[in-house]
Amino acid sequence: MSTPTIGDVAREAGVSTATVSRALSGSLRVSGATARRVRETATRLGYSGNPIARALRKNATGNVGVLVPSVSNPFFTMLVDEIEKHMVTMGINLYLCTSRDDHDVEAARLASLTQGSVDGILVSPCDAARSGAALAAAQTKLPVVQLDRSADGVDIDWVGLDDADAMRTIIEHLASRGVKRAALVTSSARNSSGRLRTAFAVAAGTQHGITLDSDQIFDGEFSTGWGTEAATRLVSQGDLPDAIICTDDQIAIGVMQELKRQGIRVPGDVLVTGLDDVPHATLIDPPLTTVRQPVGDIAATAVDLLATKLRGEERSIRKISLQGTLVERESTAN
Amino acid sequence: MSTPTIGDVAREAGVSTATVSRALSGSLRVSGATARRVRETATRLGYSGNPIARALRKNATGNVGVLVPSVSNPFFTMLVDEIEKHMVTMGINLYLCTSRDDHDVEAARLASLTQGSVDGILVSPCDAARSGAALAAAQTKLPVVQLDRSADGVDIDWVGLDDADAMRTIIEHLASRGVKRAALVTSSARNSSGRLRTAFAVAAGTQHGITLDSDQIFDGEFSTGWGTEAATRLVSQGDLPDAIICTDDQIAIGVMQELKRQGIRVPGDVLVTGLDDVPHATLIDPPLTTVRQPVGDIAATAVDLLATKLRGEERSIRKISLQGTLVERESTAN
DNA sequence: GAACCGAATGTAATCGTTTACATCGACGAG
DNA sequence: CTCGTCGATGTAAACGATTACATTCGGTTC
Repeated sequence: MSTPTIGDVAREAGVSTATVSRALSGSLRVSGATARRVRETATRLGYSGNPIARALRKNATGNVGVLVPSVSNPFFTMLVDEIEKHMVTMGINLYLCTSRDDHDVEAARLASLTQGSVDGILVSPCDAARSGAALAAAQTKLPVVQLDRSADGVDIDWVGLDDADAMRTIIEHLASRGVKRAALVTSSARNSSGRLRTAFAVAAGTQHGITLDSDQIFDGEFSTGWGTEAATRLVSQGDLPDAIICTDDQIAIGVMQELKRQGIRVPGDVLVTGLDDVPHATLIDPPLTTVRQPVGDIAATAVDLLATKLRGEERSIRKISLQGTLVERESTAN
Repeated sequence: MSTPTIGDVAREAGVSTATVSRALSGSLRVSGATARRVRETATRLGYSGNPIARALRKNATGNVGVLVPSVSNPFFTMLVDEIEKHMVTMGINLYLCTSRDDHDVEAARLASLTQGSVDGILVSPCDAARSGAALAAAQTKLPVVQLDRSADGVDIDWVGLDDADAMRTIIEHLASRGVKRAALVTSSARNSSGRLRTAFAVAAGTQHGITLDSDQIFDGEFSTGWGTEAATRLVSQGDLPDAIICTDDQIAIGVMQELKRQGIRVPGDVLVTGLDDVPHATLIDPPLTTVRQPVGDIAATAVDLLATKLRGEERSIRKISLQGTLVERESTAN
């Protein structure tokens, strides 16, 4: 009953379990005739092998874990979608987990994954400072690749957006629109990409003659909620800047909602930019100018990196940054 | 090296593996002293047990699979989030898969899950007509619970929105706004909930004196793309109805985008309603009146149903529909 | 004090695979 | 004719846990 075992197939085909295993894995020398017979009985009985037993014996599950801060953030949704596409073509199953942006949950998930559920892990660490320890521990047991965000002080492969280039692109675009003074709404407390984007925005700003005063930098989190709050504060300071640069689309969307509520026109009174190019960037009014993340490439590269590690090839640690593309929309129209 | 096995702990504590197993599982009679000693050495060695081996022996993995059509649709994202919360508290791991709204992919995923990766499955079948076969097959091997959508012709537990009530609520709301003629934009070709919502909308309409002519029913898919297309067709027919009822927020968002593009004002020229209450329902302009799905309850109930099945309790098949709540926003303001 | 009981622990079978090693012929070389 | 080789297959030992069954031993009971 239930699922047939390799023993059932062996008995039915009149051979030993070893022969069945060899015939089905296709690898080793089995005579053509028996191989055919075994395959035939296997399909006839509906035998497909017990992945658990196989995993125990081979010490490899054929699964990889993907651990992201959240699936409510559309950026991660897109990323996971792309990753899955690649995994499927490689016959790998994807074990998706979320850390809810909490490094304790993240550590627990990593621990559980490394205890044998998966062969390798793709992770976007939620906290640059505090994710490191758990990642390092995981790394000692399994191949790990970081994507999008990264943790400080650990030597682990990483793939993500070229934040410096992205911010420079945005700044140049704004400069070409005649922007002289800008505000920055960001999240750099815990998040590696946020921190980098903030730094690079300021740097590129000074280079292109755009002032980004320190009282015009609003530091919170990557959420629409923080966007509206920051916009409220910014407006209450009076003296609106020429542009508001947001280091993520979610923030930008929140900012634009609040500006609209207060009757401040975009792009008439102030320009707004985001980063990511999530689907709702075109839903809001006006559509948001942003830098599109090379999500497909990030996913492909990360999967590739992990795959080579899974094959056991030792290589030096790689940090790969991929270039985004500016998508000009109405929120920065002249 | 690597992960310590139960044998290592046994040797270190000077007992047999059986005693270690018993001491750690806490269940059977082991003297207090040895139990303490075993637990102590286990934590000292960092022993945590090999889930694969345990799964093989106990014939249970402690994982459940969740299979949804897509994670790009925010409704499913919310649902998965809620499910995960409940699973975590029960010490169950969640194996998330997507069918990409393709019943072949769905069947493949189901097959792979039932081959031993999980103990039970929560699934939202992508195709009412064609998902049934694969579900029935899965059902013979594992407990299965459907949520949100359901497949025709199979006897499998289901939990989801009370579609009849939801549509009635919307119709009543519109009637109270003086609506006499309405259009319906929906997706009933393959999707169970779409089909039900369409039928109930028409039924409730006639009951409350709202005309829903058959040339005012636009049948496509649950996406913003279909929303914009339907709106285009609807407008080109001339003679705008009083309200456009959409059977899902994604459609409604598409409809509203197209209306805005054509300079048709909501709610001034026509009212629009959605269904789900996804996060962007408040992002668009004007915010969308919709029926909020009881996502938390759906998740809790589905998990509970599956849990009792996992415990091996036989019960009659249940179809549980939960009531949504009307959320009035500007898209239907007077 | 023999017989018995039950609590604590050990021994070994088991879950379903894969795979190292053993076996068995057939065949070619000497 | 014998031996070595090699290809096809079988036997059995892993993998790391759980658990049925066996064992031991101190304490009752008559």
